[in-house]
Amino acid sequence: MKIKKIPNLSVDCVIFGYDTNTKSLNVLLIKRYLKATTSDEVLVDDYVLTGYHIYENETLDEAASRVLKELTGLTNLYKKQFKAFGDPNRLMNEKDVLWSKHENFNFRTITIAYYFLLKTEDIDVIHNKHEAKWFPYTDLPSVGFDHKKIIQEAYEDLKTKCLHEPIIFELLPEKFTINEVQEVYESILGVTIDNRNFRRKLINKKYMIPLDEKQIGVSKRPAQLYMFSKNIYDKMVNTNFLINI
Amino acid sequence: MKIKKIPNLSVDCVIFGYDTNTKSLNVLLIKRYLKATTSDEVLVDDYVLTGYHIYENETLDEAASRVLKELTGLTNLYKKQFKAFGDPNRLMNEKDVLWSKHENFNFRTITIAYYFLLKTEDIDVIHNKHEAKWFPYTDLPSVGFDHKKIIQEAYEDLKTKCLHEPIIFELLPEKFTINEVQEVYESILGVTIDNRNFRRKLINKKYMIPLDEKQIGVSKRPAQLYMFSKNIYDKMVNTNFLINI
DNA sequence: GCAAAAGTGTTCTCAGTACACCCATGA
DNA sequence: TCATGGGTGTACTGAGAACACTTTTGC
Repeated sequence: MKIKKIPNLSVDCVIFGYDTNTKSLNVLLIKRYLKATTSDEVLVDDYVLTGYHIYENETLDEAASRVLKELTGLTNLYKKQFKAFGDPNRLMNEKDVLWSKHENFNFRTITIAYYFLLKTEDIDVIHNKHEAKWFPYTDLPSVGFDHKKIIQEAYEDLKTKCLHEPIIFELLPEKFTINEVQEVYESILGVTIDNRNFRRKLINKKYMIPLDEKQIGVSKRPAQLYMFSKNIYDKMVNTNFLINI
Repeated sequence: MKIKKIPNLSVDCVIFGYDTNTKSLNVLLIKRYLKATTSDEVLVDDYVLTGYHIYENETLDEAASRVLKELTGLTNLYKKQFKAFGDPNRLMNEKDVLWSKHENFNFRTITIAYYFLLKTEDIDVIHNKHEAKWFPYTDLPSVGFDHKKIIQEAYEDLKTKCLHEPIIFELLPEKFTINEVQEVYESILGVTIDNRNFRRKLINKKYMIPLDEKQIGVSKRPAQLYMFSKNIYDKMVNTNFLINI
C-alpha cells in the first residue's frame, strides 16, 4: 500500500521545551541547509520548524503526532492545534523559493500549525539526525518560511492558555517543586511573582499532591516535591465561571 | 483574469447572531436541498454552514470575509479563525457523498473554520437568496457534513473566550443596557447571574460609557443606555496577569 | 560556619457573594 | 393604579498583594 502526500497541505510543529536548570522556555528547530550544485556557495543556512505534508488517509492530529514522533520518538505529549497559516505569499521570499524548488513544494501550501509541550531534557539533540537544536524563545536564530510568525502565535496562545488551564505542568517533570512551577510562569509570562503568595495559592489547591520525598542531589537545602493530579483537577473544573473582562 | 479555486481547501463560517428580544444565541445556516434527477425523491434536505473553496490568490482571512459578505453583505465583523477540520472521512456519510458528487467536491477537503459575531437583526433572512435561516444554538436542525461538530467547537471557543475578552459587546447593538449584557452572558454560559452584583461590577469598569440617553419605545420603565469603549479597554489590558488554574 | 535556596505569617484592601425591596415609567 | 422591569445597599467572606526574616541543608 502506497501512502500519498497531499501536495498543498502540511502540518508544522512548534515544540516548546522548558529547561528547569536554565529556567528557559525553548523551541526545537531543525537545520535547513542548501548548497548550490555548481559552486560552493551556501544558498540556504538557517532553521525551521519540523513539519511535513499531510497524508491522504490520516487526520490532522495524526499528521502532527507522526511528525513529532519522527523527529523526537515521543508520543502522548500535550498537543494543541492552534492555527492554520495560508497566506499566498508565505513561502515566497528568496531563500524559501530556492528551498521549495529543491524540495518540490507547492508554492501555495497551507499549513496547520500545532504546538507541543515537554521538557527540554526529554529529547536527545546530540544524536538527532535532523540536526535539531533548542533555542530559547527569547533568542531565536534566523528562521525560514513564515515560521517565526508561527512560533510567535504559538507562544501567544500558550501565554493566554497557561492562565486558565493547568498546562504548565506539561512543561515540568512528574515530580517538581513549588518554586519550579513559579519559575515556569515567570519565564512564560515575563513577570516576577511574589514567592510567599504564590506558594500559599498553589499549596492550597487540592490537585497539588505533596509527596513523601524531597529533591536529591541538590547542593543546597532540598525542596519538597509535589505532583499534579489531573484527576482531581478535572473534578473541580466547571465550578468557577469567573467573568474577567 | 480568472480566479482559481483550490479544490481541496475551503473555509466554513459559523455565524453567531444574538437576538436581544428572544435572548437567544443563534446560528445562521443555509438550506441544502437535492432532488433525484430521475424521480421526485428528495435525496438531501437539511442545513449546513455557509462556506466555499479558497481561491489561489487570497489569504484564509480574506476567504472567510468573502464568504460572509457573499451571504450577508456584511464586512468588518468580529472574526475568529478557530480550528481546521480535516478528518479523511468528514464528508463521507451518505447524504454528504451524494451532495459532494453533485457539487464536484474533492472528498478529502480540509476546511478552515471561522466564527463571526453579530446581531441577529443585522441580517435580512427574508430576502436571502441562499435560504439562510437562524436557529437557536440550543435547537439546531439536522446539519450536514461535520458541521454540527464545527458549530459545537466554535461555541466552546466562544464560551471560553467571552470570559476573558470583551467579545460579548460584538453581539449587542452599539447602545445597550446593563441587563442586556447580563442576558447575553446568561445565554452563552447557561448560568444565572445575580443582577445587583453584575451591575456593580460592570458599571465600575471604565470602559463602560454611560450615555445621556435612555431606551425609547419600550412599554415599561426605560433603561439607561451604555456604550463599550474599546479604546479604554485596550489601555487597561496587560495590567492583570491573574493566574486562575 | 557559611552560602544558598527553602520556607514561613500578618495585615490590609478589595472584589465576590448573598440577599429583598423600592422606583420609575407606560399603559 | 397597576403591572413590569429597572435600579439600589449592606454585611460577610475570602483571595490577592505587600512585605522580611528564619530555617535547613550541603559543602
